[in-house]
Amino acid sequence: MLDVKISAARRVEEALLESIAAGELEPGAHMDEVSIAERYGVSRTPVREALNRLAAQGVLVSGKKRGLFVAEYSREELGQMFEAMHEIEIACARIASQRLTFLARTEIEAAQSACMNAAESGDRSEYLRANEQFHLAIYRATGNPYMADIASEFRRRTGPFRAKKFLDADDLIKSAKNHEGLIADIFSEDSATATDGMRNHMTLSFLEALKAN
Amino acid sequence: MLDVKISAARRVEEALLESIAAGELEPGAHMDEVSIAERYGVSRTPVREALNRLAAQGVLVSGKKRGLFVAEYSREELGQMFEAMHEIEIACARIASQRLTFLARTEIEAAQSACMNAAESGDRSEYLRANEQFHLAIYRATGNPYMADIASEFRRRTGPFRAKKFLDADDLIKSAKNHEGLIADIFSEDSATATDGMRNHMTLSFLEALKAN
DNA sequence: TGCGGTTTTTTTGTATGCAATATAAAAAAG
DNA sequence: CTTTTTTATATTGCATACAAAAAAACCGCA
Repeated sequence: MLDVKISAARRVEEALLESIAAGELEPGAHMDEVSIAERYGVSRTPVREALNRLAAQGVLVSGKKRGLFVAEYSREELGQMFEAMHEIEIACARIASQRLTFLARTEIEAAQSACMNAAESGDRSEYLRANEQFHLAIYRATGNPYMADIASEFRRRTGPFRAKKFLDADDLIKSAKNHEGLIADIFSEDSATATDGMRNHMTLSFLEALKAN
Repeated sequence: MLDVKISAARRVEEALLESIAAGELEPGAHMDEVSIAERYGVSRTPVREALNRLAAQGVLVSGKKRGLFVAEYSREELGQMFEAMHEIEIACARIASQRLTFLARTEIEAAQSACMNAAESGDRSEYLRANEQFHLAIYRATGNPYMADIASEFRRRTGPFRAKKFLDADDLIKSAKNHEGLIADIFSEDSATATDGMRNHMTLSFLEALKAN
């Protein structure tokens, strides 16, 4: 019942995304249709579909030469990407603070305690997942799936760069602690407070990401 | 020099997008690969590519039945989509006001005078184009292509619903006049003023779209 | 060696055919 | 007459083949 039939195209898409996020496929790498097809044991058709989808997500880009390449970002582009994420997250925080439901509140709190647990046990990859869920909970709290979608998309795209900043257990604890203030600001249900809270959080987060890249 | 070699897949994509925006393809319509292929005189392969790309843009969605369908929005979803666009445009206006370059200023002014011309001559489709350019100029003025991209994307998605509000020449003139205030607010180079200006503009725009849908 | 033009190779874009499967239609059971 | 089961049809997903275009390799010549 749980082995959902998944198309080859999707499988390839997921696998490539994973490879890119893990750094196996370096930025600027050329995505050759035939070699990918051979590697995953499928024909070029589903590979092309996967590549197109990844291109639409901005994970792949078309450079000067023909074909698609793993997107690579200059320091400036990275800054712009973070700025955009910044703006959207701030808007999400503000909207969420105005519409907070019991469900949303509970989800955010649950996600935060998962973060704390992961941080205290020093489980880096678990913390990354929990932190993701924490932010997703805030996005959902806006009650606006469109806002949530673009916020998630930027989070995915900046993921590889943000991940680098969590080096040891202390970083995790510090990050988790940081959430507390943000939660308080959003739960205050005051627009300005929520906005400032998220602005703080994101600026801090960006600063650390900058150091690591 | 202007007849850029364009792939069949892109041609089909553009054509379909146009058809949807023009309302020829109604929301909820099933996109049949073979009939589309026949209509445009190509094989199914480029059609599939076009459909995938449109699906990635949110123009097409996959419902319960198999295949892709023209996205249809409930009143609530429409509101959420406009809210998201609203937030992003406001952020763009604020950033633009802080970073205004001579080039950006000039582009915005040029776009606006094109709007006025189209409005005065009562050319509806030309006004739609010019208005598009006006907003794109503001997006570009942020200096942040990522912000500009998501703003453009929402503008595309809401396009069909906004277009309905321009019924006669008076609507065009009113809309164009409205730009003037917005421009002044952005050119003030004051964040709060620019934010409020865009908020006003978007709220008004949404109100009229609501009436027309 | 460096350069312009030509040829070869590689890679992408498109067409087509086949197999799998969801949906619709028809037939059988209740 | 309704519901279930079976059959048929339509449509998608994938593989393969071919055509076209671009990039790379090649070659003569200065």
